[in-house]
Amino acid sequence: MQRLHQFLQKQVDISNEDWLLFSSRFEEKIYPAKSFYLKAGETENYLTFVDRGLVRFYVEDMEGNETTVGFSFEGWFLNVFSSFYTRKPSMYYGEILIETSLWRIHYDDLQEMYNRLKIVERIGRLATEQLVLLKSERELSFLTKSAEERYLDLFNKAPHLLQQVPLKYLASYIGVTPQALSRIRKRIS
Amino acid sequence: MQRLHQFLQKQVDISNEDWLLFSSRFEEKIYPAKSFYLKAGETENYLTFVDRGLVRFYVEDMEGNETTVGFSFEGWFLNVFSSFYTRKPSMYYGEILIETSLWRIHYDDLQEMYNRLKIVERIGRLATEQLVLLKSERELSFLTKSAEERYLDLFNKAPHLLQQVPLKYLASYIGVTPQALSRIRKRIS
DNA sequence: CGCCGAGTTGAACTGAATCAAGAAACGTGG
DNA sequence: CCACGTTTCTTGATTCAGTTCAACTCGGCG
Repeated sequence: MQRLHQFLQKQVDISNEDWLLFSSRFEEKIYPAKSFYLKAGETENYLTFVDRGLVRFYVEDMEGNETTVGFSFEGWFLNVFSSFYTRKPSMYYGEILIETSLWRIHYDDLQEMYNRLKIVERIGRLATEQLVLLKSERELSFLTKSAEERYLDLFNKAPHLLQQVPLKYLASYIGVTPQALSRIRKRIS
Repeated sequence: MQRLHQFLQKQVDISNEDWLLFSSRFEEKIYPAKSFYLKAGETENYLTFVDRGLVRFYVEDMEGNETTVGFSFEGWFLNVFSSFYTRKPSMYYGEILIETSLWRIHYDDLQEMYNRLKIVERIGRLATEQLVLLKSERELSFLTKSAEERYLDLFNKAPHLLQQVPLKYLASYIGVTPQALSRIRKRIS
């Protein structure tokens, strides 16, 4: 919870009063490894801050092939936003890879906070802007970079993932098959 | 200007008073075809609403190859957000393809509006959320779809682009060479 | 009329997908 | 703590989508 406070304080100045109200609407939730944060077809009802742990998001096609779309980051909000914003069922699965401790606020509570506290609205805008930057970077990487470059970028930006996440998930996040990534790794080393 | 009002009104209810203040900070700007909205190295200082026209955004690599990253849409804000949010020079070029009429607000004015009008902060948040949805969709299309499918998607979502935009720009937006797209088109028809 | 950029088509090449099999690592129950 | 079965990773052979290089056509414009 303190980590969330720090995260927000880095972007905006929240008064004690506002923080007390806002933080009172969050609840802690701990998921064991291999459980599901969310499954496709369910609607995302929470905005969630990752205190500790790791979540993988993926979609499944008709043949049952999984494509990893993203991972959670400690000290950040996590991203089933399409369902959260639209209030429609999620296409994404959120799978807990290691025991994960989250703080979450319900959609309805968040809307109420948006209405009551100007600062929360601002936090929402700023956090969403950050997200656009991340997505734009990823868009550009698909258009201008090779699979090998995307792997090396990941290696630099999130080296811990390479330890904790099976190669096949990294592969589909990068946009190639596990076999192809295995060969890329061989080539590099 | 009325179009902007309608666009915003669709998402939130703005009082007349707020609209008068907010809209007073916008100015109209008309660019002729083949001019530049923005060049790489310049910093984006405006949030811009497209009333009429078409803008292409692209990056250039060291060898001078262009990659088209996106297009503007009439009745929407346009997207050199990475520079606008971070206040750093843009990597993107914004090239005017046909005569384009824009309404724009300066960064400083927008920040002032964010501070003075709660409703503007909300508009900012909601518009940014929409942007995340668009980017997420595109991310997914790169991970799970073929070049041919991305072309067909574009065909369905923005058929006017196929008329107005040279094939080579569409090709790089989709992520292939002009030759490859030419063959895809042949295959389809 | 001639030029130039855009689009098409062809041929050779390449990175990655697919199919398949074997090796290594992992987890679970005894 | 070991043994077994399952999952993950690697490696090889083949196929395929898309790239690259190159030549040619077409349409617009000076």
